[in-house]
Amino acid sequence: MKMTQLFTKTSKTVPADETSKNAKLLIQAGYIHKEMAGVYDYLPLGLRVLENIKQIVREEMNAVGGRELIMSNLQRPELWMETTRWDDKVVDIWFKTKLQDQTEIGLAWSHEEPIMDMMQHFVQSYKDLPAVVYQFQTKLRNELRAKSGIMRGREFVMKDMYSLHVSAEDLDTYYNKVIEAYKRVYERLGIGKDTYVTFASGGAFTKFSHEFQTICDAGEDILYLHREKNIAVNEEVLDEAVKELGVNKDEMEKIKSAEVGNVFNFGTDKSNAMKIYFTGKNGEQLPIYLASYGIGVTRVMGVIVEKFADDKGIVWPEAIAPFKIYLARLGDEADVVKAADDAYKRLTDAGIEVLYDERDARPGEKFADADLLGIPYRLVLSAKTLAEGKCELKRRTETDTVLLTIDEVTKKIAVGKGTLV
RNA sequence: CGGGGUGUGGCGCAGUUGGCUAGCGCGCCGCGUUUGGGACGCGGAGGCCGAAGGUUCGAGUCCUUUCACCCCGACCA
Repeated sequence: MKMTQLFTKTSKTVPADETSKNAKLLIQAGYIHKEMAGVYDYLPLGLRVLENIKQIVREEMNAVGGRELIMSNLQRPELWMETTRWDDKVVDIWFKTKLQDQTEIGLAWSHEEPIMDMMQHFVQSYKDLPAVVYQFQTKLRNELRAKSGIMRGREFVMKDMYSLHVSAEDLDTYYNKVIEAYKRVYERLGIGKDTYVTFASGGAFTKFSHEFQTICDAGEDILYLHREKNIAVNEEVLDEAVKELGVNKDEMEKIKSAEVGNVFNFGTDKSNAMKIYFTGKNGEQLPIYLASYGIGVTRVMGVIVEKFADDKGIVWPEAIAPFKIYLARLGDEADVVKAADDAYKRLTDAGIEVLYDERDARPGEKFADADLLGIPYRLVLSAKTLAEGKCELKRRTETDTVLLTIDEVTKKIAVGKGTLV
């Protein structure tokens, strides 16, 4: 994409009404725009990052047999009444509204009940199980207080997956498969090393649920980590978990973290509460075992900004960066323009995503923007580099530059990871 | 929802004890000079000061109400 075709622009000043690093940088760089407290628009650059994250999640969910769909945002109260969760005293984050005929409806903060209800139209027999569905959906939650930029909004994108099973054993086996899939997701997103499967409060059916917690100063959770045994426990269940797991609390490290995912075993609770059953081999009516699996897509984006940004701006992991290369053209001499246009075309034709800065701006401004935007590679084409028939490549995270031909750049970037020099 | 703070062009800010056509920087428009780490000169456009009410000869400055935003707390993916 050409810079002049992008309507957003960067700002020299930091928004005054944000304190979180992620919101400051994402707004300053033009990735997002704030509508109101806890509600943000995702602009073209932000959308590209979001879609990259979603694609990684999508691939891994598909790999464990998930079927993608999309549920509605408007929901019927009756479904939630069956599990008592329509009650504002039980769930205090509902956005509720009315149809013109005064029928009350809810705006989706979760899809557990609607998913169960929808699935019963297709799952009547043990032959229909297991069944696994997932979606990327905008959840609306009437939080008392929004904070931490896009890490805790009133409107956010979440991947939620649900698996339905004939038995506890079948559910457990699949549940563990999803945990492994989640590990791959965070690994691919670039936060694998700092993300831990964590014991957390579990509800009625199991003692614990599992959260995926990423070490992050801006996070809201406290993690107790036993590095040797690779055990992580959410502070909220610390005493219980320590007893259960037989670890010594004193050997655990206390760390701030952000919850980037959660897997939860409902057992037969939902099925029984909603009176949704399947027919077993002997014709008997049996309850369905349900588990749910969430990943906060927009939150992950915020966490990644928080973790990797430096004093110059955002630093995107390559896997989710909106573009691979920031191509800066310095100067407007005819031969430089031609060479830069040509470089843009050849890189793009090679399948490399390039943000081409062909603005009539000074070098310093372009370099500053390249840093702020956090594109993994910066490629400079100027009279100086052109004199040698080359261009200058630099990683966002390094200061070393290297002169290469476009062919060499194409090879290097296409192959990926290798070192520059 | 409790406590604290802030609302002045697109962004960041200044506006003394109430006083004249409401300023500054960035950004924006025009012309010219510039071009390897956010250039410079000249000339422009753009705000009725969050909103409503009140006090006053006079309100961005004072009073009342209200809305929004931020932070801390409680709650939460």
